[in-house]
Amino acid sequence: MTPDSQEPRWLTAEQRLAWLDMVRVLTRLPATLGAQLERDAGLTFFEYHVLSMLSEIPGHALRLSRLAQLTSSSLSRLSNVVKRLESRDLLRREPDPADGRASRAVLTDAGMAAVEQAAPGHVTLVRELVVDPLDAKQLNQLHAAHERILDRLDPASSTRPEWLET
Amino acid sequence: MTPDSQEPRWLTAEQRLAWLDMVRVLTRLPATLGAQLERDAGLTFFEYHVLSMLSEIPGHALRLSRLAQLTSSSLSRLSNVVKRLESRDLLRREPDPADGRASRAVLTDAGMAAVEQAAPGHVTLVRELVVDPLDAKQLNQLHAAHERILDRLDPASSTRPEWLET
DNA sequence: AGCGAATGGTTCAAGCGTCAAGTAAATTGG
DNA sequence: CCAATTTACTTGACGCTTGAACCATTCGCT
Repeated sequence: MTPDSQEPRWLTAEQRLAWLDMVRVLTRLPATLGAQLERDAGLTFFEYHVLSMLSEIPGHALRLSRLAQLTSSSLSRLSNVVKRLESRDLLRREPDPADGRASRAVLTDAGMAAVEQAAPGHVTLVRELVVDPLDAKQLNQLHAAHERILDRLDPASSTRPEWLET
Repeated sequence: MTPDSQEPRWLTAEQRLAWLDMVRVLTRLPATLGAQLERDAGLTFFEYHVLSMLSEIPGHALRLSRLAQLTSSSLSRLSNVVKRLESRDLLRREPDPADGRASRAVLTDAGMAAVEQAAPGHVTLVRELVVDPLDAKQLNQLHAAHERILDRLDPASSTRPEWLET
């Protein structure tokens, strides 16, 4: 029998350096943003992401399954987090009238207030770490690269909020 | 009293789209790579990263504190992982002769074998998701952007392996 | 020398994420 | 129109990460 997978194409030195730096960004950036949010607002990066999605959607309400797609999380993870956020009164769950199986997460006023309180510090840090060190062209290039990568990671683009137009 | 922080500069629509796509990459890419490694090699992304660092260093040995820097992890996290890897005989700990407080993690033959067994699948996936969808120029641009970001995240560049030359 | 501070590492409890299994409601197909 | 499947979500057990407290060793200062 012939081997069904050849020796893989290893990375060139240049590609390897690029990849290692990407790994460093991948691990340090979420940690840094998370630490700031935790410190200043008592929210996980993921919790903030959830609340922030709701705050930007018209109606401030979303089905859990859709919210899970938008935040790239498993339904199980989201279910746990929503439970915690509900116990803190930052959102509430209500049954979806259109489908008996589904629930909708609805942002409460307190939840909206939490996002509004957390957002400035968060945005400032995102600017400081990512947006401001790059000029407009570089940011576009970064965005283009991410779009390519997402084409592979998520071919159906199902995690893309449709309410955002270019 | 005057407010000590103005309303922050919010992101423009374009910047916001770029940032949201970056967040999607930040969350999905490590998850996808981790799932593949777990499935095919029984290793966490982080465990693989640790073993892989050791496998590339001359001597296959590193002090834990340095290894923690290189892998962007807390010493506590690393200590736990090293303990687990040691119990699997993928590496061993030995006291650092030069400093009574320090330990060195040393890759075992089994650890080396584990990296060599896991690497092909991992590299193939990294290529598929990141390297191959970008042309050489785009990858360079991505790398440049990451370097800028790392300048902010890690000004001292202490997480950069010195044994890698450009 | 010698004392205080800093460094290197470990441990434990608490919290969070994941996976597998479970329930309930809707859809499909015969 | 009923059974099988699929979809939406929840739960529980287990594993990993974090943060604080802890010990031991070494460094910095005088």
